[in-house]
Amino acid sequence: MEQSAFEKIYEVVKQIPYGQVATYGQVAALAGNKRWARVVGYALHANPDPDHIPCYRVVNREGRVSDAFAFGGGNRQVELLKAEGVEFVGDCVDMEQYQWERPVY
DNA sequence: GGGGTGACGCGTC
DNA sequence: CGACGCGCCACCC
Repeated sequence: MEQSAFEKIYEVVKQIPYGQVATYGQVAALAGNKRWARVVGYALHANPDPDHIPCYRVVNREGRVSDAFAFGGGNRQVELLKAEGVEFVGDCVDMEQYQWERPVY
């Protein structure tokens, strides 16, 4: 039922396939409204179930991880993405190739 | 009930 | 090209 924005966001993040990344705006849009970009960041910050919420697959518009706190403390998430086969151009993800496309439901 | 903050996005200067 | 501010919505206290 009326799942909170957080719940919706978590679902979207959980839907991100392996070896792909999504942007906050993308997740927000899939969650319901692209303006939730901020809420997405907040939701990932809460990340109550990192075991099912690969927040590290969520990057900002630049394809770069959050400049503020990078989960784990550092480029930790970047390393995880690389481990999935995601290529990085410097510190930015090759969005053109790995940005998760909108799976039209 | 109200206020403050925030892991963003975009536009504009 | 680079930097700054504003706005949107939700959560927490």
